Amino acid sequence: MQTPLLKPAITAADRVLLEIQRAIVEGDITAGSKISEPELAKRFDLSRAPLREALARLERCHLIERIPNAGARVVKLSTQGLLSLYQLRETLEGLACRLAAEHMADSEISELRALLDQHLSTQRVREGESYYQEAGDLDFHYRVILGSKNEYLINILCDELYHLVRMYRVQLGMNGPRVSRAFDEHKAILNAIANRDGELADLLMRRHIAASRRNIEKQLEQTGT
Amino acid sequence: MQTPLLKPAITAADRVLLEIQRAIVEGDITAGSKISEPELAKRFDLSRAPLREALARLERCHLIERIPNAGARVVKLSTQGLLSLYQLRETLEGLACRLAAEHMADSEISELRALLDQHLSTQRVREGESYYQEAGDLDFHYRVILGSKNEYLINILCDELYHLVRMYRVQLGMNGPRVSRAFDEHKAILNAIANRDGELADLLMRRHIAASRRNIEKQLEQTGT
DNA sequence: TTTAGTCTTATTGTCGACAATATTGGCCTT
DNA sequence: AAGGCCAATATTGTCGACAATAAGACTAAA
Repeated sequence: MQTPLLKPAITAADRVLLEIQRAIVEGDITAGSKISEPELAKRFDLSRAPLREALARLERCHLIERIPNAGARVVKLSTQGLLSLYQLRETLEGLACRLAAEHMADSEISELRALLDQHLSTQRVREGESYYQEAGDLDFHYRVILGSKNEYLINILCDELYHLVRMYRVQLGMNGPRVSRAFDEHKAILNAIANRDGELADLLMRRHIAASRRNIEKQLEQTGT
Repeated sequence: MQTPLLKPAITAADRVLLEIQRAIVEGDITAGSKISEPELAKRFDLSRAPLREALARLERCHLIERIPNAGARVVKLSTQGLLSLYQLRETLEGLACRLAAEHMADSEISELRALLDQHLSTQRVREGESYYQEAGDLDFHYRVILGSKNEYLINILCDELYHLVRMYRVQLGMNGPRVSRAFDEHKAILNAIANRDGELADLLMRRHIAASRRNIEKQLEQTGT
């Protein structure tokens, strides 16, 4: 059974939302640039009404910033923003792990274990191809978050912060060599969840994200400044 | 200096948002009821365009739930929802306290202390009047959250979860006798922040919110079931 | 030359109407 | 009589145009 949680973009506003989201995350629309409603409407060939709906949701996930009567700008990436974002992720995904250890069904856990093994093998085949690793990493986190069974937590992490995290990763070029270590950490987290040890799962996830943050920061000070 | 962080509702969509928010929180629009766009548009005497903008933001703060092409319903209160919400608040406001202990300026701390003393005195005068206590309580939490200086955290707690918390409190009739104890707990939290003891502040805030949650649960099982 | 003010221009916010989709009621079939 | 199918209705999604506001250019005065 495929997870039916991602609605397949029924309305036009949904479709254009996905397109713009991708464009912003991948830097196709430059960070910090001003957004022109008429221009985007023409570019995606629809009216301003659904476009504005999409912009409202983009603001919700912190990809753009709007000022009333003034317009919208694509968010600018900053060290401060990255720090704030990962601070929050540490706490929230830690909580997600603790709750997942309580609420995940045994079947979900074994599915997740299968997924990890699968990722490991495909990763061995495609060494260096960071895209798959990235997708796999996000998938793991995604499932744990869903396993928390807390609707608000799921909404915040999967709908609101998810794309911004991806934006930082993509635009800072995170193809780092942290791949194999991340796998081990995922495995350890999963074991804690399987043992219903929420406290340990929480701790391990916080460490895992902190390590990821330090990794990005290192990348940042090499590239930038 | 008054905090200029709440924009004074420039646009029509902003105004109607505030009105509908209040109406939902205070039960003027029944929980679980269906929302009719034409009806609300007529009721507030504006077009559907700004109304839909308002509805989008209401969905963002979990006061309504929308289904594409089907419509929107006011959220229903449930024990499960309350639990999820307070679970999240415990963690998030705990984090806010820890960060506030790091980032709040001394001036902000003394202002907050003054505010607490003021609340205490006015509360002694107006014993039983729960409204002021409620406002004061929210104000304290609000300031601590702002003190965290984490934009994402602030956004989540103040913009997205705040009104839902109020909705639970109002509609479950929270005028409880937890008043004086809450004051003491606030004081203790503030002291920890002033001592720059983030860990303690975190712990105390989590306990504070857990106590508040148990209080509401007790209220709930008296009223409901 | 700088600065203040005004006017032009462009963008956002709002409106009413149309198109597409879901819901409701009635009708027919079994 | 019950259940399913279809039409009628109502509601949502989308469109193009207008109004209100902000940004930018140009002029004029210090």
